[in-house]
Amino acid sequence: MRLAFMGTPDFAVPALRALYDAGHEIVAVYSQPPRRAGRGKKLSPSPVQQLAENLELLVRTPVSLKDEDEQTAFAALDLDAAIVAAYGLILPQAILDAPQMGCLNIHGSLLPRWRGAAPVQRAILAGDTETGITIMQMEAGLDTGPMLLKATTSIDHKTAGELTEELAGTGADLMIQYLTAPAKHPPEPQDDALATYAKKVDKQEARLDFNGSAEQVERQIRAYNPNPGAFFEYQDNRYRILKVVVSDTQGPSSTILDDRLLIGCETGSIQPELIQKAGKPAMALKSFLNGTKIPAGTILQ
RNA sequence: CGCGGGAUGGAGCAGUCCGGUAGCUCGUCAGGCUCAUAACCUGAAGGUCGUAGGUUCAAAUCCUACUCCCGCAA
Repeated sequence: MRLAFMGTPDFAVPALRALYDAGHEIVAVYSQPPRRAGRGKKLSPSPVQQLAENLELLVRTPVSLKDEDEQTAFAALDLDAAIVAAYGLILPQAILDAPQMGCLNIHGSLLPRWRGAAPVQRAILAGDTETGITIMQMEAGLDTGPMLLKATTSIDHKTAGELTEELAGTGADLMIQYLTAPAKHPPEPQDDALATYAKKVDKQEARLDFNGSAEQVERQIRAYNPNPGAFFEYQDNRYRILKVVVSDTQGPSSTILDDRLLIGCETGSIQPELIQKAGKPAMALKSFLNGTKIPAGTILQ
């Protein structure tokens, strides 16, 4: 099919690659413009743009699609469909209507649950046992369009990073599957009554709050791994906890309970397994303890 | 030129300000103890101190340039 691809972060990369490998004609790739990012604030293109350039595809990085010239240019592509995955721009009606089959979205949740920007993180935080991918027909509302195809996966103890990577692959597969035989997957409207909204992750949320159950804290750590990274502060240093195991040991909350960094929660406690001090690479607890001592009895902010 | 931290035996760190014998917590290996062990005791091996220059009688330490890693910020 004659397609445009619209996506920005790593989540969208497998889909673009799959479409390309499946032999679809990708006449344009839309991605968010390069941003100043990382140390030194260097201008760096998005992961999707990088892949698109490697594949020598036409890349467009408009700041907005509300511009009429952009819409005209998009319509001129004469598309069968536009495939959208975590693009990050609102698609005006004129864009949605331009391709013959409209715009198809790969969304990282089982709609109508977790519409919005951070479905994977919200599903983990909420303690959902499973999540998945929904392929949907886009309409003006945010992730409200009719569903075409779904796949479910268990969350287990996966981190947001791991789950996102897995779902990205699943999403790519599902989209290929759909495009192979669209007629086999009739649209099914979402039940708005069941909808929940997955609001964007705020960096401040990632500050660890030990005034909850150990399970809640553990979810927080998984949801914010790898970004932005759940952390606590101790003596002006920031410590990011990337992985923990939950323990039944009970003790005062926000307090270090032993010399192995066991941290008391309101109920239960957590034992870090992978931890990172600001300026240092992430390391296993054992290595961390060889170099950094945080004595038992310390109360964490 | 956005701000900042860092590079020292296999791992994690101290030592650098104030130049003068390479140190700590582990790991590894050997031996001992033990019914036994990731425990304990004794001993040993293992280091171009990121790279390249410079200063000096003498540089991990001071000066200059460079490489790589990371936190913040975006």
